Amino acid sequence: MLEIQRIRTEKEAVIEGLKKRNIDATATVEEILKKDQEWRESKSELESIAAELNQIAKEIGDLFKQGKQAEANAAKERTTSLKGKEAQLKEVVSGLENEIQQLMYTLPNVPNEQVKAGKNELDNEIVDEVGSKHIFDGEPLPHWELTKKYDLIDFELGVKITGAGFPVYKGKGAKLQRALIQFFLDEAEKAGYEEFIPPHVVNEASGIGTGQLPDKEGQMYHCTVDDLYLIPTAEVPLTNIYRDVILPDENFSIKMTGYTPCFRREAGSYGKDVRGLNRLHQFDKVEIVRIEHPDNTAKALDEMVEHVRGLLAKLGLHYRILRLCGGDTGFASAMTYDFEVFSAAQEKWLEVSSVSRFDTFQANRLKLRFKTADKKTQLAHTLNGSALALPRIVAALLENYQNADGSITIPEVLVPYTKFDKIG
RNA sequence: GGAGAGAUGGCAGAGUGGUCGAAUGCGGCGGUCUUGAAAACCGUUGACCUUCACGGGUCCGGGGGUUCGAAUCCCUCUCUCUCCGCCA
Repeated sequence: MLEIQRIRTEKEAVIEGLKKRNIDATATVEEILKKDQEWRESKSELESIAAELNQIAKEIGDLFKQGKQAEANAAKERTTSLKGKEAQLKEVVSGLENEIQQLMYTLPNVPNEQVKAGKNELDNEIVDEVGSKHIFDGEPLPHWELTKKYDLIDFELGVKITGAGFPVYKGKGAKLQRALIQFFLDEAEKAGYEEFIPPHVVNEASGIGTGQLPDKEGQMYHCTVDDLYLIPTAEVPLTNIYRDVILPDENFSIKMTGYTPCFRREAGSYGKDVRGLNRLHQFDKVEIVRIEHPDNTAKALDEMVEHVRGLLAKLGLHYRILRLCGGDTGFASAMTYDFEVFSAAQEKWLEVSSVSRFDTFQANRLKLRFKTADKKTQLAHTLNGSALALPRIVAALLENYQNADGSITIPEVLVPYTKFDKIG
C-alpha cells in the first residue's frame, strides 16, 4: 500500500509513475485526496467534541466529589447533544476511513525511475544474456519425456493422489530435487543469509502484510475451516516475521533465506504452458528476503541479482535477465528483474527467478519500521527473490544436459549433493 | 475433543468506575563518580492520528454495549496457557 502522505505531497509523481503501468490513476488519486480532506475536517471536528466531552466528564467527577449533586446533573444535560453529534461524526469518519482504505488497496506500487513504461511481457527490457544455446547431435527430448524415460517424475501418479500439477518425484528425480534445495541453501548461507524453516500455512494478517490479500485471494489455497492459507511463496511467512516490528536503530540489514514448497491455484492459467514442469500447483523454491534501510535498497537489489546470476552460472545454464516493464511488474513491486533459462528442447525461455524491491509498499502494510538517528520511526524497505524455483531449473537441466547417448549429465556443482553424476 | 485460567508498555507485573497512558521491578538510553569498567546514585525511556506550532485526540488482545466518565462493568470474537483425552 502506498503511503497516504506520499499521495498528498507527490500527487503528480504518483500519477505519472503509475502511467508506466498503463494505468490512469488520476480519478482514484483525486478521489482519495478529496475523501482525505473530508476525513481530516470531520476528524478534527470530532476531536474537538471529544475534548469537550472529556472536559465535562472531568468537571462532573469533581462536582460529585464535592457533593454538588445538582450541578453535576446539570452538567450531564450538556453532554447529550454533544454525544449525539459525536456519534454522527464517528460514523462519518469511520466510513471515510473505510472508503479511503479500499481505494488505497487498488493502487499498485509506483515503479522505480529505471522501469520503462509498457503494457505486458513484450515490453520487458532484456538487460543481459549469458551463455549460448546447446548444440545437440540429434533432437533433444523435452523434459516430460525424459522424466518418463528415466522414471524421475510421475505426473499421472500425482493426478491420482491429488490432481494435475502435483507431481510425484521418484528415485534420482527426488534426489536431484533435494540436491538442488541443499545447494541453493548452502549458496545463500555463503552469501550471508540466515536460514529459516517457516510455517507453510499462514493466517489472513500475514497474507495482507505481503500483499496477497485482499485482492489476490483466488491465487492461494484457502483452508476455510481454519481460515488459513497455504503459502504461495516463502516470501509470505519470512517477511511477516517482521510484521509489527520497529527495529531499534537504523543500522540493520536483515538477510533471510528459506526453502519451502509453494502452493498456487493458478486459476485461469489452464491450457497454456502447463506441460510437464512448466507450471505446477505445488513446487519447491528457495527464497531470499531482505529488509533494508531505504538508502541501501538499490545496492541490496544488485547483490541479489548477482547472487542469482552466480547460481545459474554454477549450474552452467544459458540465461537472460529482464527488467520488467511497468505493466508486467507485480502489484507490490517497484522494480523487478526476472531470470529466464533457455529450455533447449522446448526452445523457449522459462522464468526461474524474480527479484524485486518493494520499497515501503509492503512495509506500510506490515508496519515494519525502524528508528532513525533522531528517534523518529520510519518505514523500512523489503526485497525478495527466488534463488531459485526448482521445477523449471530441473526442466532446463534435464533438457540441456542430454548427451548423444541419451544419458543426462549432472552439473559438477551438484554431484556432491546428488552423489551421482549421470542419469541413464 | 472435554474442563479450567488468562490476554496491560521491550520484558516481568500491579491496577475492579473518575486525578491511569497506566505503579513497581528489570532491561534500554543519558549523566554523576572512576584511569577504564562494575556497583551506587540521578534523570530519561510506547505507538498512532491531526496541527506550521501550541495543543488536541486515539490506543491496556479485536469488535460492540452500559455510563457524564471504562484498563476496570456487560456481550461477542480471536488467541495463549494449564489439566485430561487422542496422536506424532
